[in-house]
Amino acid sequence: MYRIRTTMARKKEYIEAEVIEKAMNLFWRNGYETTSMHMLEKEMGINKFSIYASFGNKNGDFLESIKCYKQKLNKLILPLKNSNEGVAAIKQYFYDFVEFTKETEFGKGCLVTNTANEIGENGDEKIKTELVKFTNEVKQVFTQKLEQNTNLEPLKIEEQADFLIISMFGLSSATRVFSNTQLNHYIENIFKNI
Amino acid sequence: MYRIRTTMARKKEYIEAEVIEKAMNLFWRNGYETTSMHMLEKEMGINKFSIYASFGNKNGDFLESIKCYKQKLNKLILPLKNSNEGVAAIKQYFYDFVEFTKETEFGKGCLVTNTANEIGENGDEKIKTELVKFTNEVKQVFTQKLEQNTNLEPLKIEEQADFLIISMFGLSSATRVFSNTQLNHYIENIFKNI
DNA sequence: CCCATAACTAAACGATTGTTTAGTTTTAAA
DNA sequence: TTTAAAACTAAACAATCGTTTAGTTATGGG
Repeated sequence: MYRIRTTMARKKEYIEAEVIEKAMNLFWRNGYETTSMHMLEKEMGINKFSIYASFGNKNGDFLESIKCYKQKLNKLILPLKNSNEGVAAIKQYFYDFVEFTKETEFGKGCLVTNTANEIGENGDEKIKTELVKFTNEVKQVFTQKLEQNTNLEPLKIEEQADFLIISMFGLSSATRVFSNTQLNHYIENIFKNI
Repeated sequence: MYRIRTTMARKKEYIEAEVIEKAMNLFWRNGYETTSMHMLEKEMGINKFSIYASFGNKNGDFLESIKCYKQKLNKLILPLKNSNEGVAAIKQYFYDFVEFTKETEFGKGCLVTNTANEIGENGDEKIKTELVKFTNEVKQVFTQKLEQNTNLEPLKIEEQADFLIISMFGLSSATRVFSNTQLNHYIENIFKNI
């Protein structure tokens, strides 16, 4: 005969939101495969056991890192959503994003884009779904801004949204390789005639 | 006291150029890290020992694969070099490249770009050097074509070459994720006002 | 026909991967 | 104070990584 225990027993010595942000930064810098559980232990400052207790496994740890990344990126996305300056706001977002990825001379890219580049056909389905969802969300925001420039027909808006989301995808990767000057040339040319 | 032997002893049962092309295709599809020696054995059709005998190690095998990839890509680069149609030839190269990467619905990207996306700060120096060299070579060709449109000032040519090489870099990654229609919209917009 | 040698097969190497498990410590309700 | 449960530490797990090595087979000049 058991009685239900409502005790908390021992307290957690870490805050999940805090350690997952550290994990996120490690994944962002290193990618999924290259980041080992041992590295996560050190970076997150907790034992493997605790990682598994809190997030299930490496994959769960990563999925939670993506959520954290999205929140961080929202600091750039929300101003874009709320702006009514149309394409000019998108251009600003491009520049903000480059700043967002910069650590030293070269950037870390975008965690989502980095993962999309790394993952293959046999990659985890949950992760792949998350990547597609993210891309569609951003494209949706671009579309809204393009619609603010009322002189555009719907078909052209769709085409330009494709152009912009792929340009953004490319920019994310490019921050890891190209210099600030080159990235500026890139962005300026994208928006030169849009 | 030794005498010099000029005998061939046993013959190789494979042609290095042939097996390295198979390795190249595997690296192209899967990336460097995800491709294991075991997979290379099966794909190349030869024993690990033979891979090490011919190419030193996994890294050597990969570097040789990049050489092989460059040769394959030359089928697209050479017509571009020899053309005198300026920007129009570059645009054609973009479309040719998409075709070049297509296997089924989505593309494999560019082996060089895939590697650039995968590799981190601690990546092999020989590989990183090879990637930079390749990028500079392509940019140089773009610059030549831009110079054929004589109405452009040198400074603008440099800026547009940056724009185009990053656009190409982005396109390479994008073939792995976006549909043909979206890629077409992307390319059309790149060259709309250049 | 020898036989030195290169190319083969297959097993084993140590290191590292992600994950689990056994044992100890801390917690707070009873 | 006792005690069940949660959170910790640390060791071990099987699997796989890239690489090496021991032993066998095939080659062709002497």
